[in-house]
Order: sequence, then structure tokens, then C-alpha cells
Amino acid sequence: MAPVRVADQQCTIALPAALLGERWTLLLVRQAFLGTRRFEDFQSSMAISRSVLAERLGTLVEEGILRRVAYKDVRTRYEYRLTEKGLDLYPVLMALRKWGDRWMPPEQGPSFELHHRDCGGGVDVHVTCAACREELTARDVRVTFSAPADEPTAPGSAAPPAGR
Amino acid sequence: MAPVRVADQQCTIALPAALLGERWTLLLVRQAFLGTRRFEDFQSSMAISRSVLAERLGTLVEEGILRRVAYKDVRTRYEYRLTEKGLDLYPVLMALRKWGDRWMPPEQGPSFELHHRDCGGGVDVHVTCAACREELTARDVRVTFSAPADEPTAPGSAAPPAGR
DNA sequence: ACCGTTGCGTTCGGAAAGTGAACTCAGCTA
DNA sequence: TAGCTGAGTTCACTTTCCGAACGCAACGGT
Repeated sequence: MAPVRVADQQCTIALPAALLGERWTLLLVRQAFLGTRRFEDFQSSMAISRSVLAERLGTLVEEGILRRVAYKDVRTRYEYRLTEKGLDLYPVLMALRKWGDRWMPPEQGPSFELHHRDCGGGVDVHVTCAACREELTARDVRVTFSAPADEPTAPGSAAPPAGR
Repeated sequence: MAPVRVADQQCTIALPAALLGERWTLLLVRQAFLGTRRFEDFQSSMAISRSVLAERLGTLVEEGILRRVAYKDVRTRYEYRLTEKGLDLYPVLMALRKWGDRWMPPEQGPSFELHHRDCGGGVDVHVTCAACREELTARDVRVTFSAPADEPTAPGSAAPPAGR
């Protein structure tokens, strides 16, 4: 697994990033959202080696993002399905997709489209203020560092508090 | 860089995922949002090796997410700043953080907090329908596959159109 | 003039992770 | 009996990552 060092142990960006920032993991999650569930289908839908696929599916199950569910084919087999924790990654995927659509658009248009089941509208992602509901960009947000607690020297050496 | 195969060339999730899913990249972007700009500061704020750091900063600049800006220290040096494309990754980071806060909360609380500069409210991320504004989960969204266009055999072998 | 320091990289040998191909195993089907 | 299939596992090989050392330019101190 990608490394998480002491300084990052409390950062809730670093923690998921260490997990999802591992090669293939994000692609596997995407594939799961697209409906892929079986080992063989994961393997053929993306050019991942079988050994790494087995390992990644294992860690995703360990992390509680996928669960192994038995099903009967000709004999008992297992498929991998998103848990609630996994389904909750949807905004991450959508944010990624929105960014990709804007900044890395493929020439031939996207390979699949997403629409609201009820009204047919497109899918959008917003960052908003929980209080006043205003839409926010990075510039509208102030960062406040909590007590470092593991920095022996004075704070502000590694990551200068905000400013831009 | 993480591999993007033919089948993924048009997927706007896979493209950014290949870039950001590379080890360290997401952490570097987070660090940039926290205000880090200089090589030395990136290096000391996270336990990344100098060689990989140089390489990653290079690819982020190539991709247009960071830009090298000259500044005068004692002689001309460069710092790395987010471009508009980079700043636009904010929703991705926030989605990641929201998920991390919910599913991998560190015992001692988050190491920094984010508040709306104007009203002090917290930061939230939503997936909504662009048309009716309703909040969406994965289950509310229908996936429609476009024509594969580069599959010589009959469609539906690589990425089975939903179902199962 | 010389020495040490700082900022920013580059180079290098060894360790870890990823790769494709072959192998296993259990229960069909022909 | 032989062959096929889904889901892994094992293995030799290649790529990537790591830490440590080195390079280098412009200071500041002596």
C-alpha cells in the first residue's frame, strides 16, 4: 500500500489518497460502479495482471469498499460488490469525471454518459458552504491548522499556514 | 505514469485517475493547496524521495496542473504554483476529504479545518442533477454506453453494458 | 581567497511492485 | 476420459521507487 507517514496520519485527504492512489485501485472502483462484479470481467475490462488484480480486490475487501458475495454459477463462486462505504465514493468519481471532462476531454466524446434516472438531467458536482449554501472555490476557503502535537519545533516550518 | 489502455482512452474517469492515481501525485496536489510551493518544502513536508519529487513536479507541470514561477531568493529560483487547471481539482480533494472524514476518521480529529472565508461555515460536497437540482447517489444515476468505435468484434466483450 | 551553507536538483545501487505466461483446482460438459 | 471454465497462485523478468551521495551556483563569514 502507498505510504502514509506520521505527519499524514491525521489528514483525511492523505488517508484515502494513500488507498485510492495505489495503482489500479481507482480504476477497479470505477469498474465496480459500471457494474463489473466478477474476477474474470475485471481482468478483461482492463489490462491488469491477474496477480495484482487478486491482491487489489483483496485490499478493497479488507478496507470494506467491496464485499465478496457468493453466487451459484455451476458451482459456488464469489463476486465483488460495492458496500455502502464503496458506494459513498461516488462523489469522488464524479468530481474526477467532471474535472476530466473539462480538462482532458477525449476527442470522440466520453465513452459513457450519466443521467438522472428520474428526470434525465446530467450529473454535476458542487463544493458548497454548509452554512450559507454558497458555491465555493479554493480561494473562498480558509485553512486552519489544529495543534500539530508531533512537531517538536515551532509550527509553520513544513506547511506555511495558508497564504497564496 | 500509470497505464491507460485503449479501452480507457475515452473514459474521463480513467484519464485523471491514471494521472492522480500515481503514487504521491495526489499528496503533492493537496500540499500545494495547503500553500506549499518550494521543492524543499514539499520534500520536508512529506517523506518523498528527492528524485521522485523532481519527477512528479515535472509531470504536474507538463500536465498544466502546476506552473513554475521564478522568484528571487538570493538568486533566481522557481516555485510551483497551482494553475487554474490545478485549482479546479479542489472538488476532487474535497470529495476525498468528505469520504475520509466519514469512513477513516483519525482518532484525534482532522489535522486542519476548512471554513468559508465569508461566513465561517464548513465545506461540503454534493452530487446533484444539473436539471432538477436534486441530490444524487449512485443508485439515482443511469449509465449509457456510447458506441465503442474501436472494438473490431461485436460490442460488449470488454466492458459489458451494465446489466448482470 | 577559502570554507561552509542553502536551495534544487541528478545519479546510483538495491528493494519493492507490476507484468505476462504458465500452473492449480474443482466441478461441469461432450 | 478428455477438455473447458472461473478464480486464483506461482514464477521469472522488468519497471519503478527508495535513500544516500554527489553537483553546482551564489551567497555570508573569517
